[in-house]
Amino acid sequence: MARMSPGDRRQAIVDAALKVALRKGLAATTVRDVATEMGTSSGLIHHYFDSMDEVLAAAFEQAAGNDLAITTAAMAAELVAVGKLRAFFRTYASTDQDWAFQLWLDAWAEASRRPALRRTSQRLNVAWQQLLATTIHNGVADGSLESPDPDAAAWRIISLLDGLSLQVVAHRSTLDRATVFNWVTRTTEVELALPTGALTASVPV
Amino acid sequence: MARMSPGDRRQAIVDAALKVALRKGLAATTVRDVATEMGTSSGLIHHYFDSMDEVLAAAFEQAAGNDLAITTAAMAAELVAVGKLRAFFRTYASTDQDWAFQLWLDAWAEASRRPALRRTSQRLNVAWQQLLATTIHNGVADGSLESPDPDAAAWRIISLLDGLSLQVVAHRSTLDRATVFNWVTRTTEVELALPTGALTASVPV
DNA sequence: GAGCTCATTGCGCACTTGTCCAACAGCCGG
DNA sequence: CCGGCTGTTGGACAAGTGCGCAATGAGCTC
Repeated sequence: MARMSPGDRRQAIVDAALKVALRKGLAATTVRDVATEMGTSSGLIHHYFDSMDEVLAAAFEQAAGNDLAITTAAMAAELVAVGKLRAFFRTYASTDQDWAFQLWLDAWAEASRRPALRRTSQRLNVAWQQLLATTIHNGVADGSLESPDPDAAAWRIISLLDGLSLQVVAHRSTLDRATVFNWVTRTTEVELALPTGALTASVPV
Repeated sequence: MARMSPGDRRQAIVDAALKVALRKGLAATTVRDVATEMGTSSGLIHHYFDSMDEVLAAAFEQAAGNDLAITTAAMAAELVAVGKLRAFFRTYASTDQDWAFQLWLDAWAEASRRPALRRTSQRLNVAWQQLLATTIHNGVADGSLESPDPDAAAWRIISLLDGLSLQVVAHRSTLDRATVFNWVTRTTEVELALPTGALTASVPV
């Protein structure tokens, strides 16, 4: 394979790893898979990463971090708290497809066995929660919504979303995505003392 | 190893598999691990199970089914709906230790790659939800609690519990168990129109 | 006590895993 | 034009994986 600058090559490895991970799952992604995906040798991966654990952590960070950036941008474009929340659910619904959520599922399960992956997963999870927490906090400050504990409210909303998504992804048939988002937006409205339907404009088709 | 009746041996394999799975995680449990745990040969496992997938599914069923039975019994001992709910949270708090929940995490993630495990996991998940759903339904019928859709309410409570537990188990430090149960019981009270504190007697120490 | 069934063995097979490393090749400074 | 740096190769490596199967022998039936 053609020679590449260290930065580019490192990025190419992460891209390839993510591509494979989205197809086979994080846990099932191997060094050789990544090498084959890029059309290079397997030894090259270890020239840039100390262990496979770190490759997977970087790939996961790429995917989850990207989604987080998109959602953050969409929320920043909105002026008021309710608008930001609506943007949150809208982007979450569009970007977080089933196969993307499977990545999170793998990351959570593998976290106990892969230190680098655990650190990354935890960091990104907290980032998602804080995105919601600050929005709620600001909304409370300007009086547009009510919450005795914005931090706790954010954890509850995120966790409900995760728990319900889990049902959709792990067992294909139990619930469906539309139901999940209906329930989560409605629960959020109750949690933050918003009028019924305040967030439902964002429910996906 | 001493000869054993087919039924006993099968059970012994499941027991051993579960023992290993609780120590290493479901996904990391191998045929040889199970054989070594029992002090027998690896070939024996394949004499009783067609594939490792089925061994893991049986082991998971053993653990999750047992917890389910305990909770079901505890709830049956209570007469009114609120009492049953209190029993639900009480047993969930005591039986579902961190290492047990890691089993669920593994099962959900592995479900996409192991058919037998997926079927088992789905079945048990629905069983847990129904346990709660029927209780809520009965509570609505006798007027002790309110819910426009008991089935949906059960899914929300279970999912919130799963989503929050996930944070405790996957990332050791983000939240703690006591917080999780406080939040879930409080959310349940709101969901079912119960007075504040109706369920808090069951919050673990 | 003979015969036979079948639980159990122990190893082999084919394959995969992450990691390592000697050798190679292309580019850059001299 | 040449020497060395370094990105890259490709295979070796040991340790694993699930699974299959011929051989064994304990315990049952007759």
